Amino acid sequence: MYISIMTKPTSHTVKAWIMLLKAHRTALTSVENALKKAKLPPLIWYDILLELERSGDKGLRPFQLEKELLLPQYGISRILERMEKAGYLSREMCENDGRGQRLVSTEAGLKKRAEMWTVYGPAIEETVGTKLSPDQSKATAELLNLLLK
Amino acid sequence: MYISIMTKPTSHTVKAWIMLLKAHRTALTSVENALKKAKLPPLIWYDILLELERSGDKGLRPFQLEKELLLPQYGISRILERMEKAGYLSREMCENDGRGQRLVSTEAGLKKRAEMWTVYGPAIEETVGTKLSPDQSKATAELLNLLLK
DNA sequence: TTATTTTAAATGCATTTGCATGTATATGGA
DNA sequence: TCCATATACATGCAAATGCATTTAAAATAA
Repeated sequence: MYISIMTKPTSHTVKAWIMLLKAHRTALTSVENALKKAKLPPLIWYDILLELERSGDKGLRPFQLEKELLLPQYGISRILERMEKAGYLSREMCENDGRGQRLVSTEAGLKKRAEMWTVYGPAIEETVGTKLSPDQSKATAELLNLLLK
Repeated sequence: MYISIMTKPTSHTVKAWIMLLKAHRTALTSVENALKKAKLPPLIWYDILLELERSGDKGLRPFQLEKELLLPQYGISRILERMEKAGYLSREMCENDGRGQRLVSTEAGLKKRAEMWTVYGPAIEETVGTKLSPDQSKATAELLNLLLK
């Protein structure tokens, strides 16, 4: 085990951190509210449906979703349970791994994702697109991407 | 009632949005984990203790915290309940408003906030400070601030 | 003044989350 | 081969959250 040397953050660092929290809370609340108002499922269902849609017939494993969406294992497990109950995905047998399952979007899942986008897309435009110019959006995405490294 | 015209977001807008979600989830998890590992209270307690500390003896009203921290009313109410039980704040009578209360940090609250900072500060440095230069942090803070307007 | 509406805060109940653990299969040695 | 360990996923239970509503005290209107 090694001891990492962690120093105090500078004021710019702290400001960036605080703005990350505030901007996220503000924007997320706004977008989630738009979905609720439209009686649509929560945001995370969209992300999952999109991932499944992209992976096509071969499906996706829960642990892959977990890594892609950065959610805890039990969180994914519970969400999938609800989504299956809602009829938006099916769990297929996994040939080369008896522990696992292949998640595939159903027809209803494809439809619901598309429907969600008609609200979600404009909500993103409303909360981000009208606040940042294209250049600013690009710069923001690039800067935030550095935080993932 | 008016109908707002909401168009589809551009790809840069969507990327900025997605990175906001990912960067936030990654950074927050990292910081919250640091606090948990140190057996310290959750982040939001820090924010509240800091606000109370800044407001001094005259205290702060719950609804002020609500606005400042962008949390729902019942969320604040429940958190305050736990923090009072933990001995970190006291509720004082509010002279000119019988419905309200003035929240004041206790000695234990002041101490705990300081203790949390010894973990929280370095965690911010670790998750943000080592990833962004001062200029980049400044730019990030300014861009994210635009999302609050 | 009294009645009405708005604001501050709490709370009952259902849903969701977090944590720890359980179950089952797979993998990598001895 | 057999055993130990690691990985994939589920789940029981406690805690936290979301939603709707309630209570009480302003503020405003009549």
